[in-house]
Amino acid sequence: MLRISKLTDYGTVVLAHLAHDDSSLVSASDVAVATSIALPTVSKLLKALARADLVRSTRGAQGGYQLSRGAKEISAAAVIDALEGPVSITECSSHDGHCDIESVCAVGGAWQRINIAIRRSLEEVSLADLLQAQRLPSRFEFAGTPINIEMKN
Amino acid sequence: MLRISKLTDYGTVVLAHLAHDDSSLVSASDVAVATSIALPTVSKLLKALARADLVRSTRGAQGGYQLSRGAKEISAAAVIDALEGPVSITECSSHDGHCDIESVCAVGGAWQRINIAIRRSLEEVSLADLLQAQRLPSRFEFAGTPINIEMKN
DNA sequence: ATTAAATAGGACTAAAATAGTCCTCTTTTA
DNA sequence: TAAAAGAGGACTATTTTAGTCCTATTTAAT
Repeated sequence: MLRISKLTDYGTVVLAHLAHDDSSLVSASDVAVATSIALPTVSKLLKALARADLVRSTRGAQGGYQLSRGAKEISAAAVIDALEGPVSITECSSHDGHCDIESVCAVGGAWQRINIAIRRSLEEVSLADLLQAQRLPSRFEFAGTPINIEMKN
Repeated sequence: MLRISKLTDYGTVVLAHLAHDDSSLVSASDVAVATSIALPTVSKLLKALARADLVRSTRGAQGGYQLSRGAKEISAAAVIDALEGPVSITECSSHDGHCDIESVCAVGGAWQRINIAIRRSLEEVSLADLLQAQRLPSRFEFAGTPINIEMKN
Protein backbone atom coordinates (compact mmCIF):
# COMPACT_ATOMS: atom_id res chain seq x y z
CA MET A 1 0.00 0.00 0.00
CA LEU A 2 0.90 3.56 -0.46
CA ARG A 3 4.31 3.08 -1.80
CA ILE A 4 6.80 5.58 -3.00
CA SER A 5 8.56 4.64 -6.19
CA LYS A 6 11.87 2.89 -6.30
CA LEU A 7 13.39 5.99 -7.85
CA THR A 8 12.33 8.10 -4.92
CA ASP A 9 13.87 5.60 -2.62
CA TYR A 10 17.08 5.70 -4.61
CA GLY A 11 16.86 9.46 -4.61
CA THR A 12 16.98 9.40 -0.86
CA VAL A 13 20.03 7.23 -0.92
CA VAL A 14 21.69 9.63 -3.30
CA LEU A 15 20.82 12.59 -1.12
CA ALA A 16 22.09 10.71 1.87
CA HIS A 17 25.41 10.28 0.17
CA LEU A 18 25.63 13.99 -0.60
CA ALA A 19 24.76 14.81 2.97
CA HIS A 20 27.63 12.68 4.10
CA ASP A 21 30.15 14.39 1.89
CA ASP A 22 29.00 17.68 3.09
CA SER A 23 31.11 20.53 1.85
CA SER A 24 32.65 19.25 -1.34
CA LEU A 25 31.28 18.70 -4.80
CA VAL A 26 30.54 15.13 -5.69
CA SER A 27 30.13 13.99 -9.26
CA ALA A 28 27.30 11.79 -10.40
CA SER A 29 29.70 8.98 -11.16
CA ASP A 30 31.20 9.16 -7.68
CA VAL A 31 27.73 8.85 -6.27
CA ALA A 32 27.01 5.94 -8.59
CA VAL A 33 30.09 4.10 -7.45
CA ALA A 34 29.45 4.80 -3.79
CA THR A 35 25.81 3.76 -3.88
CA SER A 36 25.97 0.97 -6.46
CA ILE A 37 23.17 2.58 -8.41
CA ALA A 38 23.70 2.71 -12.16
CA LEU A 39 25.18 5.98 -13.38
CA PRO A 40 22.43 6.93 -15.84
CA THR A 41 19.90 6.47 -13.08
CA VAL A 42 21.88 8.51 -10.59
CA SER A 43 22.29 11.15 -13.21
CA LYS A 44 18.61 11.29 -13.90
CA LEU A 45 17.82 11.55 -10.21
CA LEU A 46 20.31 14.33 -9.60
CA LYS A 47 18.97 16.32 -12.50
CA ALA A 48 15.49 16.10 -11.10
CA LEU A 49 16.70 17.01 -7.64
CA ALA A 50 18.56 19.97 -9.07
CA ARG A 51 15.43 21.21 -10.83
CA ALA A 52 13.63 21.06 -7.52
CA ASP A 53 16.49 22.94 -5.92
CA LEU A 54 17.30 20.25 -3.43
CA VAL A 55 20.80 20.00 -4.80
CA ARG A 56 22.95 22.57 -6.50
CA SER A 57 24.95 21.64 -9.54
CA THR A 58 28.24 22.92 -10.85
CA ARG A 59 28.91 22.20 -14.47
CA GLY A 60 32.16 21.58 -16.21
CA ALA A 61 35.25 19.63 -15.29
CA GLN A 62 35.58 19.10 -11.53
CA GLY A 63 31.92 19.89 -11.32
CA GLY A 64 29.37 17.95 -9.39
CA TYR A 65 26.55 18.25 -6.93
CA GLN A 66 26.05 19.30 -3.36
CA LEU A 67 23.01 19.77 -1.18
CA SER A 68 21.48 23.18 -1.67
CA ARG A 69 20.78 23.47 2.05
CA GLY A 70 21.35 21.54 5.22
CA ALA A 71 19.91 18.08 5.60
CA LYS A 72 17.61 19.40 8.28
CA GLU A 73 16.06 21.79 5.82
CA ILE A 74 15.08 19.13 3.33
CA SER A 75 11.82 17.39 4.11
CA ALA A 76 10.71 13.97 3.01
CA ALA A 77 7.76 15.66 1.36
CA ALA A 78 10.09 17.81 -0.70
CA VAL A 79 12.00 14.78 -1.88
CA ILE A 80 8.83 13.02 -2.92
CA ASP A 81 7.55 16.11 -4.67
CA ALA A 82 10.79 16.49 -6.55
CA LEU A 83 10.81 12.95 -7.82
CA GLU A 84 7.16 12.08 -8.20
CA GLY A 85 5.45 15.39 -8.62
CA PRO A 86 2.79 16.74 -6.32
CA VAL A 87 0.35 13.98 -7.02
CA SER A 88 -2.39 13.18 -4.58
CA ILE A 89 -3.46 10.04 -2.90
CA THR A 90 -6.33 9.52 -5.31
CA GLU A 91 -6.71 10.35 -8.91
CA CYS A 92 -9.79 12.48 -8.49
CA SER A 93 -8.08 14.61 -5.92
CA SER A 94 -5.34 15.66 -8.25
CA HIS A 95 -5.75 19.03 -9.77
CA ASP A 96 -6.83 18.33 -13.31
CA GLY A 97 -7.77 14.74 -12.74
CA HIS A 98 -11.18 13.77 -13.87
CA CYS A 99 -13.20 11.21 -12.02
CA ASP A 100 -15.62 9.04 -13.90
CA ILE A 101 -18.00 8.50 -11.06
CA GLU A 102 -17.78 11.93 -9.55
CA SER A 103 -21.50 12.47 -9.57
CA VAL A 104 -22.22 9.42 -7.47
CA CYS A 105 -19.09 9.38 -5.37
CA ALA A 106 -20.03 9.15 -1.72
CA VAL A 107 -16.50 9.38 -0.55
CA GLY A 108 -15.76 12.84 -1.80
CA GLY A 109 -12.93 14.64 -0.17
CA ALA A 110 -12.20 12.11 2.50
CA TRP A 111 -9.07 10.77 0.95
CA GLN A 112 -7.88 14.28 0.31
CA ARG A 113 -7.99 14.93 3.99
CA ILE A 114 -6.00 11.85 4.68
CA ASN A 115 -3.62 12.96 2.02
CA ILE A 116 -3.14 16.28 3.72
CA ALA A 117 -2.58 14.59 7.03
CA ILE A 118 0.06 12.34 5.57
CA ARG A 119 1.62 15.24 3.80
CA ARG A 120 1.96 17.17 7.01
CA SER A 121 3.67 14.28 8.67
CA LEU A 122 6.05 13.97 5.76
CA GLU A 123 6.88 17.62 6.06
CA GLU A 124 7.90 17.07 9.63
CA VAL A 125 10.51 14.59 8.61
CA SER A 126 13.82 15.89 7.35
CA LEU A 127 16.57 14.23 5.43
CA ALA A 128 18.61 14.46 8.58
CA ASP A 129 15.95 12.45 10.36
CA LEU A 130 16.04 9.90 7.64
CA LEU A 131 19.76 9.58 8.02
CA GLN A 132 19.74 9.20 11.71
CA ALA A 133 16.70 7.01 11.73
CA GLN A 134 16.01 8.20 15.18
CA ARG A 135 12.71 8.84 16.84
CA LEU A 136 10.51 10.83 14.60
CA PRO A 137 8.69 13.61 16.33
CA SER A 138 5.44 13.33 14.49
CA ARG A 139 2.31 14.83 15.64
CA PHE A 140 -0.45 16.01 13.43
CA GLU A 141 -4.14 16.40 13.28
CA PHE A 142 -6.69 14.52 11.43
CA ALA A 143 -10.31 15.49 11.44
CA GLY A 144 -9.60 17.87 14.24
CA THR A 145 -8.09 15.21 16.43
CA PRO A 146 -4.45 15.43 17.29
CA ILE A 147 -2.66 12.25 16.49
CA ASN A 148 0.59 11.29 18.06
CA ILE A 149 2.89 8.94 16.41
CA GLU A 150 5.31 6.99 18.45
CA MET A 151 7.93 4.98 16.91
CA LYS A 152 9.31 1.87 18.35
CA ASN A 153 12.91 0.89 18.30
CA MET B 1 3.07 10.88 -4.61
CA LEU B 2 1.91 8.16 -2.39
CA ARG B 3 -1.19 7.26 -4.18
CA ILE B 4 -3.62 4.53 -3.52
CA SER B 5 -4.77 2.68 -6.59
CA LYS B 6 -7.92 3.53 -8.44
CA LEU B 7 -9.34 0.18 -7.43
CA THR B 8 -8.88 0.98 -3.78
CA ASP B 9 -10.63 4.24 -4.33
CA TYR B 10 -13.48 2.46 -6.05
CA GLY B 11 -13.48 -0.07 -3.26
CA THR B 12 -14.19 2.70 -0.84
CA VAL B 13 -17.07 3.88 -2.93
CA VAL B 14 -18.46 0.37 -3.01
CA LEU B 15 -18.14 0.03 0.74
CA ALA B 16 -19.77 3.38 1.15
CA HIS B 17 -22.75 2.16 -0.78
CA LEU B 18 -23.03 -0.93 1.38
CA ALA B 19 -22.81 1.21 4.47
CA HIS B 20 -25.73 3.22 3.20
CA ASP B 21 -27.92 0.24 2.60
CA ASP B 22 -27.16 -1.00 5.99
CA SER B 23 -29.19 -3.99 6.95
CA SER B 24 -30.11 -5.61 3.68
CA LEU B 25 -28.17 -7.69 1.22
CA VAL B 26 -27.08 -5.88 -1.88
CA SER B 27 -26.04 -7.70 -5.03
CA ALA B 28 -22.94 -6.81 -6.98
CA SER B 29 -25.02 -5.64 -9.89
CA ASP B 30 -27.09 -3.35 -7.69
CA VAL B 31 -23.88 -1.81 -6.46
CA ALA B 32 -22.64 -1.49 -10.00
CA VAL B 33 -25.75 0.36 -11.07
CA ALA B 34 -25.76 2.62 -8.04
CA THR B 35 -22.12 3.56 -8.30
CA SER B 36 -21.67 3.56 -12.07
CA ILE B 37 -18.70 1.28 -11.77
CA ALA B 38 -18.59 -1.59 -14.24
CA LEU B 39 -20.03 -4.81 -12.88
CA PRO B 40 -16.98 -7.03 -13.40
CA THR B 41 -14.92 -4.50 -11.53
CA VAL B 42 -17.38 -4.23 -8.68
CA SER B 43 -17.50 -7.97 -8.55
CA LYS B 44 -13.78 -8.26 -8.35
CA LEU B 45 -13.63 -5.69 -5.59
CA LEU B 46 -16.33 -7.32 -3.53
CA LYS B 47 -14.64 -10.68 -3.77
CA ALA B 48 -11.42 -9.20 -2.50
CA LEU B 49 -13.24 -7.39 0.27
CA ALA B 50 -15.00 -10.61 1.21
CA ARG B 51 -11.70 -12.46 1.45
CA ALA B 52 -10.46 -9.79 3.79
CA ASP B 53 -13.64 -10.12 5.81
CA LEU B 54 -14.71 -6.55 5.34
CA VAL B 55 -17.93 -7.68 3.72
CA ARG B 56 -19.86 -10.86 4.17
CA SER B 57 -21.28 -12.62 1.16
CA THR B 58 -24.38 -14.72 0.74
CA ARG B 59 -24.41 -16.90 -2.30
CA GLY B 60 -27.27 -18.03 -4.44
CA ALA B 61 -30.39 -16.34 -5.69
CA GLN B 62 -31.31 -13.27 -3.63
CA GLY B 63 -27.80 -13.33 -2.35
CA GLY B 64 -25.50 -10.39 -2.10
CA TYR B 65 -23.12 -8.56 0.17
CA GLN B 66 -23.28 -6.61 3.37
CA LEU B 67 -20.68 -5.05 5.62
CA SER B 68 -19.30 -7.58 8.05
CA ARG B 69 -19.26 -4.99 10.81
CA GLY B 70 -20.21 -1.40 11.42
CA ALA B 71 -18.69 1.36 9.35
CA LYS B 72 -16.92 2.63 12.43
CA GLU B 73 -15.14 -0.67 12.81
CA ILE B 74 -13.62 -0.62 9.37
CA SER B 75 -10.41 1.38 9.09
CA ALA B 76 -8.93 2.95 6.02
CA ALA B 77 -5.87 0.83 6.64
CA ALA B 78 -7.97 -2.33 6.47
CA VAL B 79 -9.46 -1.28 3.16
CA ILE B 80 -6.06 -0.60 1.68
CA ASP B 81 -4.69 -3.87 2.98
CA ALA B 82 -7.61 -5.75 1.52
CA LEU B 83 -7.20 -4.29 -1.93
CA GLU B 84 -3.51 -3.70 -2.25
CA GLY B 85 -1.98 -6.13 0.15
CA PRO B 86 0.17 -5.15 3.10
CA VAL B 87 2.88 -3.64 1.00
CA SER B 88 5.22 -1.09 2.46
CA ILE B 89 6.21 2.34 1.41
CA THR B 90 9.43 1.07 -0.10
CA GLU B 91 10.32 -2.16 -1.71
CA CYS B 92 13.12 -3.03 0.62
CA SER B 93 10.95 -2.52 3.63
CA SER B 94 8.47 -5.15 2.60
CA HIS B 95 8.84 -8.42 4.33
CA ASP B 96 10.42 -10.63 1.75
CA GLY B 97 11.58 -7.89 -0.56
CA HIS B 98 15.18 -7.84 -1.47
CA CYS B 99 17.07 -4.66 -2.03
CA ASP B 100 19.89 -4.48 -4.51
CA ILE B 101 21.85 -1.87 -2.71
CA GLU B 102 21.15 -3.01 0.82
CA SER B 103 24.79 -3.18 1.75
CA VAL B 104 25.44 0.45 0.96
CA CYS B 105 22.04 1.87 1.80
CA ALA B 106 22.46 4.74 4.19
CA VAL B 107 18.78 5.24 4.60
CA GLY B 108 18.02 1.96 6.23
CA GLY B 109 14.86 1.76 8.18
CA ALA B 110 13.91 5.38 7.92
CA TRP B 111 11.12 4.92 5.43
CA GLN B 112 9.81 2.03 7.42
CA ARG B 113 9.31 4.36 10.30
CA ILE B 114 7.42 6.75 8.14
CA ASN B 115 5.44 3.84 6.89
CA ILE B 116 4.49 2.88 10.39
CA ALA B 117 3.49 6.44 11.12
CA ILE B 118 1.25 6.64 8.11
CA ARG B 119 -0.18 3.28 8.86
CA ARG B 120 -1.14 4.28 12.34
CA SER B 121 -2.89 7.32 11.05
CA LEU B 122 -4.79 5.27 8.54
CA GLU B 123 -5.89 2.95 11.28
CA GLU B 124 -7.40 5.89 13.09
CA VAL B 125 -9.68 6.67 10.22
CA SER B 126 -12.84 4.65 9.82
CA LEU B 127 -15.14 4.13 6.90
CA ALA B 128 -17.68 6.15 8.83
CA ASP B 129 -15.24 9.05 8.91
CA LEU B 130 -14.71 8.72 5.21
CA LEU B 131 -18.42 8.96 4.62
CA GLN B 132 -18.88 12.06 6.71
CA ALA B 133 -16.03 13.99 5.30
CA GLN B 134 -18.05 15.61 2.61
CA ARG B 135 -17.25 18.96 1.24
CA LEU B 136 -14.65 20.52 3.44
CA PRO B 137 -12.58 23.08 1.61
CA SER B 138 -9.04 22.59 2.77
CA ARG B 139 -6.11 24.78 3.10
CA PHE B 140 -2.55 24.01 3.91
CA GLU B 141 0.90 25.21 3.20
CA PHE B 142 3.54 23.76 1.11
CA ALA B 143 7.02 25.18 0.99
CA GLY B 144 5.73 28.28 2.67
CA THR B 145 3.04 28.88 0.11
CA PRO B 146 -0.57 28.48 1.17
CA ILE B 147 -2.43 26.06 -1.01
CA ASN B 148 -6.14 25.87 -1.30
CA ILE B 149 -7.89 22.73 -2.17
CA GLU B 150 -11.31 23.14 -3.57
CA MET B 151 -13.55 20.24 -3.90
CA LYS B 152 -16.03 20.18 -6.63
CA ASN B 153 -18.64 18.19 -4.94
C1' DA C 1 -35.88 -31.71 -9.61
C1' DT C 2 -35.01 -27.86 -12.34
C1' DT C 3 -34.00 -23.33 -13.36
C1' DA C 4 -32.36 -18.85 -12.55
C1' DA C 5 -29.84 -15.69 -9.74
C1' DA C 6 -26.11 -15.05 -7.30
C1' DT C 7 -21.06 -15.41 -5.65
C1' DA C 8 -16.05 -17.77 -6.12
C1' DG C 9 -12.00 -18.20 -8.32
C1' DG C 10 -8.87 -17.55 -11.52
C1' DA C 11 -7.05 -16.91 -16.35
C1' DC C 12 -6.40 -13.61 -19.56
C1' DT C 13 -5.79 -9.04 -22.07
C1' DA C 14 -5.09 -4.22 -22.48
C1' DA C 15 -3.45 -0.08 -20.90
C1' DA C 16 -0.70 2.83 -18.20
C1' DA C 17 3.00 3.99 -15.18
C1' DT C 18 7.79 3.16 -13.98
C1' DA C 19 12.48 2.25 -14.58
C1' DG C 20 16.32 2.53 -17.02
C1' DT C 21 19.32 3.73 -21.13
C1' DC C 22 21.25 6.57 -24.53
C1' DC C 23 22.22 10.51 -27.41
C1' DT C 24 23.34 15.26 -28.17
C1' DC C 25 24.26 19.76 -26.37
C1' DT C 26 26.36 23.13 -23.15
C1' DT C 27 29.55 24.57 -19.64
C1' DT C 28 33.91 24.82 -17.40
C1' DT C 29 38.62 23.86 -16.16
C1' DA C 30 43.27 22.54 -17.08
C1' DT D 1 41.09 23.22 -27.18
C1' DA D 2 40.29 18.83 -25.23
C1' DA D 3 38.31 16.43 -21.51
C1' DA D 4 35.20 16.23 -17.74
C1' DA D 5 31.37 17.25 -16.09
C1' DG D 6 26.03 18.41 -16.05
C1' DA D 7 21.29 19.48 -18.92
C1' DG D 8 17.67 17.93 -21.38
C1' DG D 9 15.02 14.96 -23.57
C1' DA D 10 13.83 10.91 -26.53
C1' DC D 11 13.32 6.29 -26.38
C1' DT D 12 12.62 1.35 -24.88
C1' DA D 13 11.66 -2.26 -21.84
C1' DT D 14 9.53 -3.83 -17.89
C1' DT D 15 6.26 -4.07 -14.44
C1' DT D 16 2.04 -2.90 -12.38
C1' DT D 17 -2.64 -1.94 -12.63
C1' DA D 18 -7.13 -2.14 -14.51
C1' DG D 19 -10.54 -4.44 -16.47
C1' DT D 20 -12.92 -8.52 -18.76
C1' DC D 21 -14.42 -13.08 -19.21
C1' DC D 22 -15.11 -17.92 -18.41
C1' DT D 23 -16.39 -21.84 -15.60
C1' DA D 24 -17.80 -23.76 -11.26
C1' DT D 25 -20.53 -23.62 -7.11
C1' DT D 26 -24.30 -22.32 -4.13
C1' DT D 27 -29.03 -21.23 -3.04
C1' DA D 28 -33.97 -19.92 -3.55
C1' DA D 29 -38.12 -20.26 -5.89
C1' DT D 30 -41.12 -22.79 -8.66
